[in-house]
Amino acid sequence: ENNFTLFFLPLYLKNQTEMTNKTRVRFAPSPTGPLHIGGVRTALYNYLYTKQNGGDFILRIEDTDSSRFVPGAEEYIAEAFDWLALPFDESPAKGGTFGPYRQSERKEIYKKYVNQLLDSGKAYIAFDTPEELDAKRAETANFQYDAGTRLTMQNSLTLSAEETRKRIDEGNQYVVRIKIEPNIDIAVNDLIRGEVIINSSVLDDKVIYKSADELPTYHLANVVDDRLMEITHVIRGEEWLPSAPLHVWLYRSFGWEKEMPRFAHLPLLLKPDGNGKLSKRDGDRLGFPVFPLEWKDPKSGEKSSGYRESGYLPEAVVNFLALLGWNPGSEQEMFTLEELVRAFSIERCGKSGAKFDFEKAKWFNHKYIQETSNDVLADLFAPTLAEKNISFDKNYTAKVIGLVKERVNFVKEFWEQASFFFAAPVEYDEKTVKKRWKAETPKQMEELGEMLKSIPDFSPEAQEHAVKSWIEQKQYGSGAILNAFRLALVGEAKGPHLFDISAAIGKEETLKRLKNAINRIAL
RNA sequence: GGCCGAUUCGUCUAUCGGUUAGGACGCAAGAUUUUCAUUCUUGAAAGAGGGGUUCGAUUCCCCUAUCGGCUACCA
Repeated sequence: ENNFTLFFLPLYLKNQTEMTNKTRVRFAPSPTGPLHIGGVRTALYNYLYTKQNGGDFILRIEDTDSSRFVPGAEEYIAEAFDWLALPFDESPAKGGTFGPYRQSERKEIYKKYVNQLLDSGKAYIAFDTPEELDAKRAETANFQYDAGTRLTMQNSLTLSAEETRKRIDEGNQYVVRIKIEPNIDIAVNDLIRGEVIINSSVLDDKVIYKSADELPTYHLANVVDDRLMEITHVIRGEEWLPSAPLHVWLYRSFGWEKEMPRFAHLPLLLKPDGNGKLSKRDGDRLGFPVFPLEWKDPKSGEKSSGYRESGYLPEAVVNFLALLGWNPGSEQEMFTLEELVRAFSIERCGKSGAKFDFEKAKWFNHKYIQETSNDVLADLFAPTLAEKNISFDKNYTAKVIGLVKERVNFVKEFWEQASFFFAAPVEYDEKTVKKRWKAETPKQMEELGEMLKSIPDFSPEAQEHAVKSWIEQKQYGSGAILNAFRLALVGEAKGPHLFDISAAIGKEETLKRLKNAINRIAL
């Protein structure tokens, strides 16, 4: 194996060089529940950016808060991206050369880097308990653990080395805090917002490691992993902007400032009504999903709806999300994933939050349904049919879908638009009956049935021709006949072209429905 | 409270100092349609407020207002 390696060494080195220049981005969710649609957008922008540059798209699970872990959340995330067709190049499931990709499995790595900071005096050990800190915050307004207060607290800066050692050996819990030097302007060069400068004095000595679970906090893990995984661009939500200077400080403390990734902080997705960022509750409150997939809370059993289950096509979700905070600068609105990859640019991302417009999302789905083949739609509709214990062959379902697809926004709406293709009406809409079913109608329908029975060709065209000339010959009103016929077949005043319906359900069923209507509609 | 960010039709947005401020969703009207939809056409609809800079500001600067984010041993 060694020989093998040696033999390929030149190739290996070449790859390494390419590796350093390669764009690498990560999506780093915390497995604390279902993936929010705003998170999906962040991931999408990461994907578009890196793929445009021929780079890698990495999934890293940030599970450094053991207390907030929710079972099934990681699987949910993987399934969601599977559905959206945004594949990761490296992930916990897929692996990769920079693994492990779950932070809880990287404990030893972080310990090494925490010690590095401790040894170089860039961080220190603190023993103050959460209770003590709460008390401190209660008694002092705007209390901050920083250069101004750290010397009044219980930490390795105020305690002797022996005392510090002793406390640790006695099993006292402690944390490691980053030591922020005061009054230094820290610049974050953001690809979207330009240079944002924050004075280090407003930063506090953030906890970067907790002895209780031997895990780092987000900030440390994030910086260490981004460096170790050779991440070149950090594209994340705006909620991270305030802590970006801290991250810059951490890179600096490690001596990694040259290799520091470029930052881009995306504007947030806002509630459609009122203000505030879109949250889990909004979906159920306003009647639309905020999650890509349906989610059932393992603890409460509470269900939250998902785009997939609501009949959205993943392409429509991707297209809609891409345009929420980014625009191509042209008037094009419909984009395939490939087109998005080509057209995307961080420079054209907006700076302000975007309200989620459910109506527009519906419109996108409508457009995508029109562009999706009847066969594919029939497959998507099959579960709904199965649920209702209805079975027809796929060709028939596809044909029906072709007749009604332009009227629906969602796959699930196929049932309300086309149920009469699969089952005869069991009741007749009262208003329509009143309007369209007159005293003479039963007799006319009887005659219509007789006439239709006799025609050899039951195609829509042949029927239409036969019925129209029959109406003319009988001197009937065509509106009266056709509307009553529709009522008999459909049960109400809706649906596609009348003869398309009769032709689809067939002569036998058509005649049966006419008889039913005659017998069952009371004047 | 402190820090940071944002601010063009109801919503998503275009405009990179000079435009009748454009498009899309939604809404309204009309046309098409034997039904209900679809589709098509047309219409209403915007630069938060106040100061500057400039021959000229939606665009650049400042202030105010409003909204948002952050301010944990959560991410």
